[in-house]
Amino acid sequence: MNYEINGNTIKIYGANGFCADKTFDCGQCFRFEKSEDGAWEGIAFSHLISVKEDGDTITLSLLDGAPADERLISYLALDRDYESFDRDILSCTQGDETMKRAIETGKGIRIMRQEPFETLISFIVSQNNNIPRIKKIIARLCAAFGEEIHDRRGELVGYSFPTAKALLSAGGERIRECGTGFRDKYIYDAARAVECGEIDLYALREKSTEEAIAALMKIKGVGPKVAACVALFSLDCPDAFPIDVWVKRVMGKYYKEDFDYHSFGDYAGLAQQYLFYYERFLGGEG
DNA sequence: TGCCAGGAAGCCG
DNA sequence: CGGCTTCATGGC
Repeated sequence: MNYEINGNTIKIYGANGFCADKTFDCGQCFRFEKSEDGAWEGIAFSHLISVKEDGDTITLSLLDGAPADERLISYLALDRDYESFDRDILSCTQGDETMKRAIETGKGIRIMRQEPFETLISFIVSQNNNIPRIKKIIARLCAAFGEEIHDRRGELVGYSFPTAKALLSAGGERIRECGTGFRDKYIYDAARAVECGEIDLYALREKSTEEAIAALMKIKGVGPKVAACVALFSLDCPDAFPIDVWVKRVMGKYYKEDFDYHSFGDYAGLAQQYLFYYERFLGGEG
């Protein structure tokens, strides 16, 4: 992989099979949509970002005109060697035909390195909810409490994800008006814990997976599944293994009752994502 | 209509 | 600890 930066654009050559469709559509992020010209557009780091795939070349552009930097490469995990991760999973699961098929099907998925606070709030919203509605609620939270983002012509193109401070000063009542239902108090408590320094999300990137998950679960409304999602999708914990209804389904279908996900190895979270994609989008028939 | 959605808290035995 | 109920909301 190498790259070149030119103003608000960064081109990455030799991205080793990165697949934008799978990466943005596999349920790990809720703010990217495919535009008419085939590029994926979404907001991260308070910038409107476009991700265009052209063979083995990936073009990342900041459509709001901000200068591009390496942070975007890290955001999409384009600097990681996924072939070696896949080999590691396969060596841990020798002869596992289901995992082989899941990897083959999900090839090109990258576990993103999203912003921890956005990931935390997003997966609190996700509990007992479905993906289309999760996206709607998050979009409303951003429009209500985020900052406006404009393209180079000055047109409003979206909103940044709200800060903890913004959610805190909004209050539970106005959070609820975004359609969060009973999760309003959880979102508020998470914002409070972050804003008052009770939890330092970025510091958790330096901790072990177990420590990070334990710290996250101190927040009201954050259980094992949400904590594992935050750890996996934003805190550099590739062994975090979120267990949701889809994974339960695929595990119940292909694995024994007493199966321990730790046997998937150091990249169990990537294995989980392959299984999720395999079951959810292809019903395990791919 | 009832059921489910990338769950977790509260309560009960 | 393990199991059950409840929690808003919308789409089907």
